[in-house]
Amino acid sequence: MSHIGLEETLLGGQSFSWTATTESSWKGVIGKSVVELRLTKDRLTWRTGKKHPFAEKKLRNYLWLDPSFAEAVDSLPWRSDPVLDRCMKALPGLRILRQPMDEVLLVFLLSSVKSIPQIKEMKELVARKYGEPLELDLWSFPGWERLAEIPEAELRDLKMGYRAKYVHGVARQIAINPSMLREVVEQPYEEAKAKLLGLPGVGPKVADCCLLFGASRTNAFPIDTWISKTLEMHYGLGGWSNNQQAHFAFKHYGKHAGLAQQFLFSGERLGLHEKA
DNA sequence: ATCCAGGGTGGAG
DNA sequence: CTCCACCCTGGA
Repeated sequence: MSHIGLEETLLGGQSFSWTATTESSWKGVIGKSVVELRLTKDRLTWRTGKKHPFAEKKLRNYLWLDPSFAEAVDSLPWRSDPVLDRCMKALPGLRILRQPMDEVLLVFLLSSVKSIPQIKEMKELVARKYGEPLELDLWSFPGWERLAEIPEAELRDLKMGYRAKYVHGVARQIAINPSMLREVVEQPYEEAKAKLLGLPGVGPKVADCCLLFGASRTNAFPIDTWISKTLEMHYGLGGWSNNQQAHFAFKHYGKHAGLAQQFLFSGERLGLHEKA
């Protein structure tokens, strides 16, 4: 685990629950637990609040700290793909977090045409207003049952804009079918994705983000503007439709294409491919 | 001051 | 498949 790899994992746009507290420590909320991570000389340590403790076993799962991570990394085509290899070498230890599906769905519902700081702000406004206070300046995600009680207009005041309609609509659908998100996490990829696509404001990109970040489906390959740009600039896929690019991704990157996506996304974001 | 784009989606042509 | 409105905010 490298400093840049962990920093990108926590702050690079797959989670909006973490904040840097010092140069090498980060504080985040998982469910109702507050967790602080610290990385000193390649060694990861952590502590958790005592009111809502987060077990070590759960944290290891959240951070994908089991041998299947190394296997997934090795399965990527870095041997034959210099673009991917450059990203992987620059971001050692970058990984996919195993986050709670309900929170992931909210933040990516809010993500359309928004930057990372803006998404984080909207999420924090929701938590602050409707969530449970955990620490000074930290609140939990309120849950979809709570969000279902809130009028759309009230959500609009939280800087959501037209996304308020999506949040309200999704909350109502989940209220009608409370087991839906659990099913999405458990079902095979195709069925789960179809179920997510039935929700208002959830298109292919958001659905794949939910499956990748909230259900450990590392084959899910969300295609956003950054990835599309990478595929155009460095793989010669200019003019390809999103479907064509998705097909390429699955064939080229394999069953953990979503992990490749995260390396490429961060690489593009950090400008790794700018010519020196 | 205006203009524009920021991890898209839904609806129409 | 392509085009564009959708809300709002911050930076050029």
